[in-house]
Amino acid sequence: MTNHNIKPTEGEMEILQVLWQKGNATVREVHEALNKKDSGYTTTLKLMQILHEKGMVERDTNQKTHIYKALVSQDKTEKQLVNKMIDNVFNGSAARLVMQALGNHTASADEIDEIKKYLDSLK
Amino acid sequence: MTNHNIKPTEGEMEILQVLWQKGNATVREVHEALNKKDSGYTTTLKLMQILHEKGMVERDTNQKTHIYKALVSQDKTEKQLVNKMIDNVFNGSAARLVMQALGNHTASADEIDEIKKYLDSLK
DNA sequence: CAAGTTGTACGAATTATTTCGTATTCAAAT
DNA sequence: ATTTGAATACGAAATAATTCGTACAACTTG
Repeated sequence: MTNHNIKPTEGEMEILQVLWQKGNATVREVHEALNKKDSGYTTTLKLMQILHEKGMVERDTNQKTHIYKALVSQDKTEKQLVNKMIDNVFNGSAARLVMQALGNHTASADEIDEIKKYLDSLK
Repeated sequence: MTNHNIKPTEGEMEILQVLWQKGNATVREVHEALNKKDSGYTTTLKLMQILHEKGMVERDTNQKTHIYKALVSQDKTEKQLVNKMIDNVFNGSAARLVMQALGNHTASADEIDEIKKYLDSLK
């Protein structure tokens, strides 16, 4: 399978999120979207260069200001991280993770309905 | 609130899992439960000492061989990690995490039923 | 009791990740 | 044309996390 060992670090994830959301973006756009007060522009730049080295993003260098775009799929990356958490934290039980996620008052009634529909569709 | 900033590292989590599962354990028991072929006994020891420094475990040092026990609650720690993932990876949507976790063939039909019951109980 | 085994302590090396400083290039504006 | 501003490149410092080496203390057993 392609895209096998994707393991973005936390900093890399933040950037990927912005790229997934925007489709493509310059370093400055990403940096401002993140508006980290605790780290500078060149830090964001460096991380994006590392993502490029690792093959997780591509960039158009035709213009002076490069334009970046995620190469790894959001879905695959999310699945990978979730699976890792299921293994590492919940001893392989997806159900335990789900319940922990929902027993949190973070899920609204609407969200719960949505999930139930989804569960029905799985059968 | 107590137990506020629990942020075990990955290595620390592995150890905590064993402690939660066993109730209490010696370093050797933990080390063997993990059976890591890539790191030695003193590594496990060191991590457990760090967990102790950080106040996440307690230990009985009456005997030569110390006996460790988790001080942080499994439930709280799991919630913390899940919430962090919901924020970092799923833009605050618990529902998105749940669906990602379930769209994986990792959940059996039984698990799905269990989750549905759980959802009903939330209403 | 001497030798070997099992344990803790803990500094230090290693590795991973993030952050920054500085050089340089390019383009726009004066 | 010169200055200024915004961009990339990239080594290296700073920080975090893991792993190990080694000293030493406490049992075990021959």
